[in-house]
Amino acid sequence: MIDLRLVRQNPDAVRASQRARGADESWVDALLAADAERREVVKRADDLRGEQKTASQAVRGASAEERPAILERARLLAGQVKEAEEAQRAADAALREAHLKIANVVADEVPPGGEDDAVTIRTVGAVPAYAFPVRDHLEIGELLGAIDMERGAKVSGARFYFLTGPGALLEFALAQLAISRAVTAGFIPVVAPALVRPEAMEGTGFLGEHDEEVYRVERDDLYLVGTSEVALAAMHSNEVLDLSSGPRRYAGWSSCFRREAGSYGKDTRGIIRVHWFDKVEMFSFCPPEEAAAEHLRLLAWEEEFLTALELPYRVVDIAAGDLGTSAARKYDIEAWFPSQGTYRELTSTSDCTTFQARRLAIRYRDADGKPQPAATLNGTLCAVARTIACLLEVHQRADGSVHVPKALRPWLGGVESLSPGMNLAAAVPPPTA
RNA sequence: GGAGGCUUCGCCUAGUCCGGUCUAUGGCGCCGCACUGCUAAUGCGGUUUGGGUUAAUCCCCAUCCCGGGUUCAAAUCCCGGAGCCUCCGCCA
Repeated sequence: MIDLRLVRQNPDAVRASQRARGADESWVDALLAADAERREVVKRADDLRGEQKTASQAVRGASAEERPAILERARLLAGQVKEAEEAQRAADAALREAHLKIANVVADEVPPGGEDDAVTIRTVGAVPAYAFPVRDHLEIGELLGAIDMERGAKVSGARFYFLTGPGALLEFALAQLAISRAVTAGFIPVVAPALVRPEAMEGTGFLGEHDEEVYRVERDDLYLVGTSEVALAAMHSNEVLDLSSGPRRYAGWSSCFRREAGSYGKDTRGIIRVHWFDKVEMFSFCPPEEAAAEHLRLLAWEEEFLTALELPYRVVDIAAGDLGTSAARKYDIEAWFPSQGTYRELTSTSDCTTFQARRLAIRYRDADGKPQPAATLNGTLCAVARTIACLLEVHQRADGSVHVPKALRPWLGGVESLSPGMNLAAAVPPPTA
């Protein structure tokens, strides 16, 4: 949730943000009204509680004669307090509801517009030319025996898949590469739970307008995460972090689950858009004033990873209307998909400023030693399924084999390419380094 | 799934049986001051987190895992929930 003090002191900034997102700016005034109402009600309840407290203290020392009158007054006050507290509860709930409705305040530099108004910041790597008709990733995956969609559908339904043989080895190789690069950069590797409580889901902002996207396990009141961001953010909920020696950074591995409601007909072929995939996610806690710089660092790590995979890409600055609830700013990296002749999203990094931390009560001590909400940031290091799809396409050859980027070879037994009918035993890391 | 125990202001802890200056005890840690060649030790003082109010201080309210309830009054009694531990059962 956003900072209430900002809403009080500069409501116009919040209204402007709502406008930029294409959201209702009258919600800001509703929030202000709820805030004013709550403060009034709280004051009344506080005063009454104070009076009642004094009255009940008096009961103790009262003589037998005084006692009935004092008790009578205390009883009367107790009734009033009860009413006042009920009013306070209602006002608190109303404020919270109004507060939760408002998405994070958009950063000033964010481009205006919606989904189609992302601004390309830079394009890196040459788009490859092929002297043969290109295949899409599924054709290549099937030739290699790497992807089995039909059986995925048989077992689990549409948008599920099996990774088999070289496909499965690729998944592990990418995971190893991503984690080892992250650890080298100072991230703490984490294997995170994929099922979380409602508080974690709500705290990260995924239960608002996006709850259609989320799988819910009703029987146990748990949710399947769509990204390990959820577990990583909630990991330090209700804690005061020590950030004096710099940002706290995690590289989390988990499976991710998405209902993909409303995406019927989009990307129905292959493993670009699926209900389940595995992902290495970067997550960072830092003081708010460092967040923008940290955001650029996450972006840089993402770019370095794609460069290591020898994938051409472009970086886009997402427009205000296309930002997630928690994000103040977001960069996507889109990599080249030859079969589609276009760039498609491969990673995404968001600066959530203090929005998530406020909901989850994640704080740090500022220079004065006061606990303050921390900033949280997240960024994809490697969304495995989609990365495999991109790799297969970009690095395909006429004979159906696929070039293995140098960075990935140590995790694939040193092989330089994957080819149909290959000896899998040659493509696992050797027992000694 | 069954039985029992536990959860107190950073950490440890007293208090809970039997409700009332608990406005929560003590230790450790931390901060300040004093003393002292330096450090250490010692002494004194301070040290939960929110909300309200304020120019700021003061002050007020809440806070003993969370949510309800009983009562004039709840850390303490009752109900529900969460987490941790032990044992049994089951299980990769």
